[in-house]
Amino acid sequence: MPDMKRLEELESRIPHDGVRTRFAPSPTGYMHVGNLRTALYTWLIARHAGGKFILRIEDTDQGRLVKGAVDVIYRTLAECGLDHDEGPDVGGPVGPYIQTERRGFYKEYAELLIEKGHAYRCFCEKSESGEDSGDFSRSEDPCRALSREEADARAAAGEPYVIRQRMPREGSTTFHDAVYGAITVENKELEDQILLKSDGLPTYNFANVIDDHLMGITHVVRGAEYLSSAPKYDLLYRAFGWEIPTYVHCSSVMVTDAETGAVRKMSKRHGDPSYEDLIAEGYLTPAVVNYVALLGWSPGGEREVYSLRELAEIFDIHGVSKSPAVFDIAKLTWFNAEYIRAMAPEAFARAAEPYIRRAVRDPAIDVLQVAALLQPRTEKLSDIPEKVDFFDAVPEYDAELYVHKKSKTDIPGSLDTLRRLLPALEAVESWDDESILAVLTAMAETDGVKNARIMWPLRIALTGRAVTPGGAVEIARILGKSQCVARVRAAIDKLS
RNA sequence: GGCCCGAUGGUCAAGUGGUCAAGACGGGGGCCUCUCACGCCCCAAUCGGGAGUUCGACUCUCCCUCGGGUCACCA
Repeated sequence: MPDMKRLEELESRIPHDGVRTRFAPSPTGYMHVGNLRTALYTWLIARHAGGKFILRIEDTDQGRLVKGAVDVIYRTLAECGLDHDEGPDVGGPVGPYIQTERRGFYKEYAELLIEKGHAYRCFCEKSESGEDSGDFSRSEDPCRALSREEADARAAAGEPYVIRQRMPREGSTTFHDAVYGAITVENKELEDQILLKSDGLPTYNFANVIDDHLMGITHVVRGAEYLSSAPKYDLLYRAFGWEIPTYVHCSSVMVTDAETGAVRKMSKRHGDPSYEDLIAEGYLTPAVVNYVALLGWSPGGEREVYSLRELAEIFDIHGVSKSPAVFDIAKLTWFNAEYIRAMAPEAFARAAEPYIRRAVRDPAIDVLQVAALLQPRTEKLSDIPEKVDFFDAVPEYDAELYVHKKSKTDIPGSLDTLRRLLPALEAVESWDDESILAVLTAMAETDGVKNARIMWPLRIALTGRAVTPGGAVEIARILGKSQCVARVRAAIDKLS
C-alpha cells in the first residue's frame, strides 16, 4: 500500500553530516520564556558543534491556527540571534518545513507501519476527553483485533478511521535521555496512541518521529512534559528500524503564582510573560537571553554574564538540570541593569530616548545628558519616564520636602539659601558644572556649612522631588540657566 | 489515582565519599556621597525526613514525604 518509491526518495535526502537540531514550535502566536529557552538550548547545541539549526512549524492542529503566529516565531528567533540554517522561509534539503505541507508523507509511513504490523486502523468514535465515556479501555480496543482484510474493506468503503500504534502488551521499554539517563516503563502502561487523525493529519507524536528522521535530526531537544511519551517514540523508531536520535529533555520553567504563592508551570493562560512582553516592559534582548540560558543550565563557574557567542562556545548538555526552575523576574532585572550599565553611552541614549521623550517634551532638554544621568540608575527602560518628568515642569510638591535632617535643612533656612543663591546663579557666566558647583561650594564655605545644606534646597527647587537621577549641579546644568533661575524664583515665591 | 521524573538557602545554583557546602539575585547592615543610584565591604540564610552501605555521607541504596509531569483525533 505505501508508495515505497517515494519513501526511498525521501530517505535518500536525509543528510548525514554532523549535528542537526531543530526547534519545532506550534504557531500559537506566543513565545513564553520556556519556549525561548528550549529554542536557545537547541540552537546552542547546534552551534557549539558547528552543526545545523532547523526551524520547523508544527501546525497539524487545524483547530488552533492563529494568523500571524509564525511571524512572532521568526521575529523572536531573529531578535535573539538564533538564526536558522533551514526553515520555511529559507528552504533547505529536506523541506517542506511546515507540517501541513508534508501531510502526504505521514500517511505513507502510517501505512507502512500497518504493513509491518505495528499499527492498525481504528473505527471507534472519538473519545471525549474529560468524561471517561469509553466502554472499553484503550488496551482492549476492539479494532486492534480486526483483520487486515476487514479493516481495509471498511476503510475502502469510506468509513472514517484513525491509525493507532500497536503497543506491545508485555515487557518493558527503556529509552535514554542525555539529561535524565535511562528511563524504563512497562509496555502495558503505554496506550495505543493515535498516529494519524481522521482528517489525515498526523498527531504531534507521530509527525515528530517522521520529521525528525527525515530531516536527519541528531539531537531532539524538547520540554520535559514530553518525557513520558518518549518510550513510545523508541518503539516507533524500532518499528521502522531507524536510528534513534539523542534526546535532550529540558525541565519546565516554573513561575510563582502572584495570588496563591504556588509554583506552577508558565503559561499563556495565566498571563505569564512572553518574550515580547518582556521587551515591551523595557528588558533588553541580550539580557533576557543571558538570563534564560542560566535558568536550568549552569556553566559551572562563578561567571554569569555571557554573550550569545560565548554561550555557544561553552554550552554543554552536562550542565542542564533535571529539576524545574522558577523564573525570577528580580534576577532578570539585575541582568538587565547590568547590560544597561555596560552599554556605550550613545547606545544607551538611543535606546532610552523614546522613553525619555515620553516624559520630557521640551526640546531644550538634551537627551544625551539626561541619558547619562539615567544609565547607572535604570534597571529597565520602562522605569525611565517617571524618573525624568520634572525636566518639563516642576510637579506640585509639599514644602516639607525642604526639610531634610541629614542635610540639616528646614523651610526658613532653605528660603534664605535660595534667596541668596538667585543673584549668584544669575551672575554665572559660563553655565557648566564647574561654575555652578563653584557658586554652591563658595556659599557653603562662607556659611561654614556642608555642601548638602546648599545643594538640597536647590535640587528641591529645581525638581520638586526628594529623589532624582543626578544631583543639583547636573540637573541645573541640563535645565539651563534661565530655566534654573526661573525655578528658583518660583520656589522663593512658594516659600515666602 | 496509575505511571514517569525530580529534591542543596526565598530564587538560580556549584558540588560528583573526606570542603569551615562556592558564587549570584533578593534581604539586612555599613562605607562612599550634592538626594537616589552606581561602586566597595560585612551579615543572615541551604544539603526535606528515616533507615542502611562505609573508617567517613550533600554525594551511593531503599522507604517516606513533598514537588513537577503525563494519562486527547493538543502540541
